[in-house]
Amino acid sequence: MTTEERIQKQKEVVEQIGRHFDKEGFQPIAGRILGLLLVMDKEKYTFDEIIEELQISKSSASNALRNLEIRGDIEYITLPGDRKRYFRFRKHHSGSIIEDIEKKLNNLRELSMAILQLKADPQSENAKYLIEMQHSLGVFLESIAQSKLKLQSDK
Amino acid sequence: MTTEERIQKQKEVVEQIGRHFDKEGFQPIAGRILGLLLVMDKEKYTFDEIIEELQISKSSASNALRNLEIRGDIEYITLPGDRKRYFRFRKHHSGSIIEDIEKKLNNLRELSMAILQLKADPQSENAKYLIEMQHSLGVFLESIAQSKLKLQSDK
DNA sequence: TTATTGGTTCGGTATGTTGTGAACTAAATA
DNA sequence: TATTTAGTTCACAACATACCGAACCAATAA
Repeated sequence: MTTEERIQKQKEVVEQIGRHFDKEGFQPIAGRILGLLLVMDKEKYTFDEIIEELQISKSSASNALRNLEIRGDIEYITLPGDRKRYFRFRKHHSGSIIEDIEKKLNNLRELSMAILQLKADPQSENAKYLIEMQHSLGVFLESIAQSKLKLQSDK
Repeated sequence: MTTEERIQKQKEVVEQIGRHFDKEGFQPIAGRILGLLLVMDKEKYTFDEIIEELQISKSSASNALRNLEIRGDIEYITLPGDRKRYFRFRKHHSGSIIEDIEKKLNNLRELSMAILQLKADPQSENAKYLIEMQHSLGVFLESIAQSKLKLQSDK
């Protein structure tokens, strides 16, 4: 694979990553920026380089970058004697994907417990379903806890 | 807790469930319908009851119900000699939450492998991050597999 | 002091989403 | 055959979002 080809493919993956993050609730441009910072060989981009590479306006870039920074997905550094900011992908510690899932499932479990407690008939179809679901969630959350321990000890 | 109070609380939980499903990408009304069918003691609702309960238009109800049915989240039954459809929550087998997560993580892993393969420098910061993430995902997917086995045998 | 650089903020447009009411349809009933 | 029931479809209004260009600002350079 030539360098050209590789770069071409990288740009396609930037687009894919963009779509991935769209689905996670990011705005399209924010997804593309994240993709750019993560995928390309150059891992630090200036504001102007981002605009140039993605062909977007300054205002769009400004807004998306601010949002991404607030969310903690990117960060920037500055170099002495250089007013430009260099943006880069911010490594959330790698367990955070798992922790997000954990949080969501705990949430779901609590919701389902709230529903169950308000059921007049604890033998109703939905009540039985909720009980089963809570069991599954319990098993799953348990295994998440174990994964976390294992990852901790791997370090 | 009186029945009145209980019903009041159930309605609040319907709203909560609605918001939960909103976040999962459902349209607001669809989330409320799902909440209604799942939370209230009456676990089968007709079209008109849904409209009445949620104070929504026929067209909104019609659309949301069609979408929910296509997605497999609800189903309806009909009774002989009764033209009305009775909608109810459809129990997806309780592992499906887990399977959805599994699918998403596999997706993420593939994406990150694609990125890594295109990196010129496999020692770059992002490359190292991706490798670490893939390790975490591997551990986690392994434990998901175990959870699934355990749930299988619990049955 | 003026000009340039590196952005931010503002106002507006284009697009997409949600929901509505009204007209419609198909089946059952009178 | 006419009417009612149970919903569907259509056209549109209201609202949200995503982005852009232009004006602006603050810091540095000339």
